[in-house]
Amino acid sequence: MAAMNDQSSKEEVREAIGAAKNQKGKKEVNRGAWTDEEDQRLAETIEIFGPKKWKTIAVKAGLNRCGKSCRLRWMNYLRPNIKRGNISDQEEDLILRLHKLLGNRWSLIAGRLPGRTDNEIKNYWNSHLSKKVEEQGKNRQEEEGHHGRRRKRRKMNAVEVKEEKREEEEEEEEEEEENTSFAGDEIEEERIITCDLDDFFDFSNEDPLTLEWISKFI
DNA sequence: AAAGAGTCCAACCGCGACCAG
DNA sequence: CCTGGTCGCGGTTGGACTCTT
Repeated sequence: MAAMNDQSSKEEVREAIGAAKNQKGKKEVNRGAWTDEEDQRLAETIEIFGPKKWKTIAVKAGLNRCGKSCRLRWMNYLRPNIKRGNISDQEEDLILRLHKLLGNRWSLIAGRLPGRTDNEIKNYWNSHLSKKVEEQGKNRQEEEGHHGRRRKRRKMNAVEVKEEKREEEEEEEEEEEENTSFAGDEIEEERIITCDLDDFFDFSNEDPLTLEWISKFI
């Protein structure tokens, strides 16, 4: 992967910086950028012990890292089927909608986006989407006066459709739960993202049905 | 070409939840 | 019930990279 090559050269630099920092540091624990060797050791150890008991893994891998650091590295970088960069429009839209629904609960949002990590989504939000949302908010305020009546009509339709959708989604919900937890199946993922999300996450109506669904979702 | 500003992202930190003893 | 250890989450930071002047 080209991205990975870029990454490794970056990491070489960071590694050096990290090493320099560690020399100064009082604690023995390694900090900063992970080296390829550390990554490899961590991955091997997790293969044996599984991704749990992070403190044990850190020790068993012979890494001078705290368990927390190992967990983070695994979750955000080494875990299989992780997608990096190139967040699609559909994914972006889903993030926006989920954020509207859930707020800054990145792990939950990430759970709906196969292959994406909470950290990546959080970063993406902070660097791209927060501004976008801000601008949209301004625009919406301006347009609010003009389109109020039109939205009201759409809202009524949404309520009718929602009742049907909800039942379907409850079934799908269970299936998705299994699929999204591993993020491996590309085809399945596409299906999840492209399902009728506009209706599914239509927040223009914040009726009791929506709230019911939210609590279920969370 | 150089400097400064802005952006991106990996990693760290602190806190709360959970669990075993 | 209490306590200490561990885990997971969200917020924040720091440094590299990119863009602009």
